[in-house]
Amino acid sequence: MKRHQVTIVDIAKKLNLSKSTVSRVLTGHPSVSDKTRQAVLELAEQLDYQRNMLSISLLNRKSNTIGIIVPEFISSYFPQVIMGAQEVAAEAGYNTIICHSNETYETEVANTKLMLANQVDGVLVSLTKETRNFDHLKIFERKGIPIVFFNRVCEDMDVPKVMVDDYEGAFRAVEHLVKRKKKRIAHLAGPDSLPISVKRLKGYKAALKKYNIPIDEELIIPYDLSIGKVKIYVNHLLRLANPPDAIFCINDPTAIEALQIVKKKGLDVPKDIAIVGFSNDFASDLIDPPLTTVSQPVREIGSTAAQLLIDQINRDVSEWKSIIKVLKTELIVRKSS
Amino acid sequence: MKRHQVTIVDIAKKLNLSKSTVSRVLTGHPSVSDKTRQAVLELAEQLDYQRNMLSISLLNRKSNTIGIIVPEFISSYFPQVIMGAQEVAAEAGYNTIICHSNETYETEVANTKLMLANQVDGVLVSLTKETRNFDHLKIFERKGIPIVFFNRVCEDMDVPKVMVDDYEGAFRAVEHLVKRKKKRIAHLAGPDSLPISVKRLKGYKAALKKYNIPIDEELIIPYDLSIGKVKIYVNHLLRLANPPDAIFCINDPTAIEALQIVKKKGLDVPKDIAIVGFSNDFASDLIDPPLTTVSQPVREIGSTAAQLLIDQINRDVSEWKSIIKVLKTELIVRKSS
DNA sequence: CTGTTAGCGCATTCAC
DNA sequence: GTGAATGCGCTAACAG
Repeated sequence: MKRHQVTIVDIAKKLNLSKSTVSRVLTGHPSVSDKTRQAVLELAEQLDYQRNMLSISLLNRKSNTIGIIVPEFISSYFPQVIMGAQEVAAEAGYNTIICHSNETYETEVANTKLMLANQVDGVLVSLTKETRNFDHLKIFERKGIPIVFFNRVCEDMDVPKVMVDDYEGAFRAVEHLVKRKKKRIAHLAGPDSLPISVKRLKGYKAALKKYNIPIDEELIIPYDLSIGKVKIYVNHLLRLANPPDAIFCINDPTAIEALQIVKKKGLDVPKDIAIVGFSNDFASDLIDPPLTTVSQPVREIGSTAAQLLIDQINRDVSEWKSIIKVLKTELIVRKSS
Repeated sequence: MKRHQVTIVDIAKKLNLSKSTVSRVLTGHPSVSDKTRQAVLELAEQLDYQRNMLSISLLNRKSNTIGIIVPEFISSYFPQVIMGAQEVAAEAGYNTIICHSNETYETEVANTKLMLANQVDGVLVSLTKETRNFDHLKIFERKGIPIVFFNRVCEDMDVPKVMVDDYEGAFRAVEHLVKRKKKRIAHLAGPDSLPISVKRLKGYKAALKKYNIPIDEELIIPYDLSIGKVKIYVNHLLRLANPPDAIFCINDPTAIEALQIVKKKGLDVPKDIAIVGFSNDFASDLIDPPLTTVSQPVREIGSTAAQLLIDQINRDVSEWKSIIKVLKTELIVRKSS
């Protein structure tokens, strides 16, 4: 249904003014007499007049809207990042369009098109675990629309990125396990496609190396982050001839699932087997025992990403920078280790 | 920075065609020769042409965008509802703008203006706990923009609503506690401003009445849902001369906090004190002991709300209906009771 | 089958 | 201080 709308013309007619005068009032232009200004503002108020941002965006070739594409919406991670980003964006006068890709490449591509069609001034992107081709994202660059990655970044593209020090976070987590006298530390790793998985794996290996613990490939299990598979891998680990006495998990949802499986087997956490996660999800402090994890400054990730994006929007294309911000993580030791 | 854009005119010029012909191809109009169609499509593909939805929206006086306003983004509740809504909306060709009001009336009003300015075709709203004045929402009706409430509905407005049977859910929860031989069942209630609080309270009282348990106003504590206050109220309850042996909490975050406080006091859950929540948050199954709670069909709430909204959008204003859908809850008994 | 014209709502020239 | 004219990108109505 097409709907009727109060426009500048309506106001102009009722007041016997020209559209341009009304427009001047509404845009805060100084050269209008107080009487007309008053009259216009009153009538606008009375008629619930709202400027049509669509037409303004069209006219300015600028929508004052940024897009955010995240892979999922299940964990508390991305909603928090989004909140941080929205705060900064709103402050700078930008609206936000949020899409989640459902961890699917196709959906990500579709979301990308949607953003483009809706004339976003810039996009914040965190990739799906499936994304290996980046053509749909390079279009933004070609069109002069800035893009900033966070968390799941694209290493192929030379644009601003916000990440945390995954290597160091993983290193500290594993080091902590070593200091707890754990000798056989397993790693439930993420898919190789994600740089965060790769970096955390490196941190894991580096920590073992530092303390002269042999790296046993049998204890390193990469998986695709799909819920449900955790059980298979944990069971596999427990059935090894020489089973692990600790598991460092790629993220908290994984760790939480692992912890519950281990408990159900009657094993003691952390005595028989310690468990450490990554990201400090809301839930990690609620389970029993509470999960040791590497916390990320989630909100700050969102806000710095948004800030980088807005800076980029305000720069001319020729002066785009590709700043990479690496934020600090913090090891939070709880009872699970 | 204003940015350049590939337009229909660009394509038309390069191909020595009129804009309208190009437009016809892009809109799938049949009356174009195969040769021109082919040529246009090829060039469009090659130039990464994307239709500018802003101009189309302006032209049609229809943005194919719906707005969703939720009070918060912390619990897993609203993200899930949003996912349900987005699914249906996307299916029907609608984009989504999501805003959270941070449980603040002022932000809600601001979000409302933003939706209006961005010409949404309809809005899905769940109110903040502060909202008592509904003028900002009634504007939508006056402008012919349909609005549908879910969860935190506005009883003043005669529009479609999606809720769950809070009364029955609460009734069953309390009845369950009675059957567990609990005699002094407290209720950590929500603010009176929210109909859901009122209904859950009624369900609570009705259940007690049915089983001839006297209603003790001392055991009913309404609070404003702010995290941190739970501690005060739980401690207060525990210090009563005749303390409760069960607490029915307005929602899961509250129940989880209550449970942790009670445990820290050295009390046994559920033997000394049973705890029941509402909504079946992700976290409720992870804590120890797992929380008994009333589950809501969260995703379905979102999808039905979106469906009602789209139906409304497709109807003429004169034929708007105010359907109220009440979805079923389900009591999920776990170890906390 | 194709081209021409008008106009969605607005801000910004340029006149006076 | 105010009005008239132009155009953002696009589609639809009207011609041929």
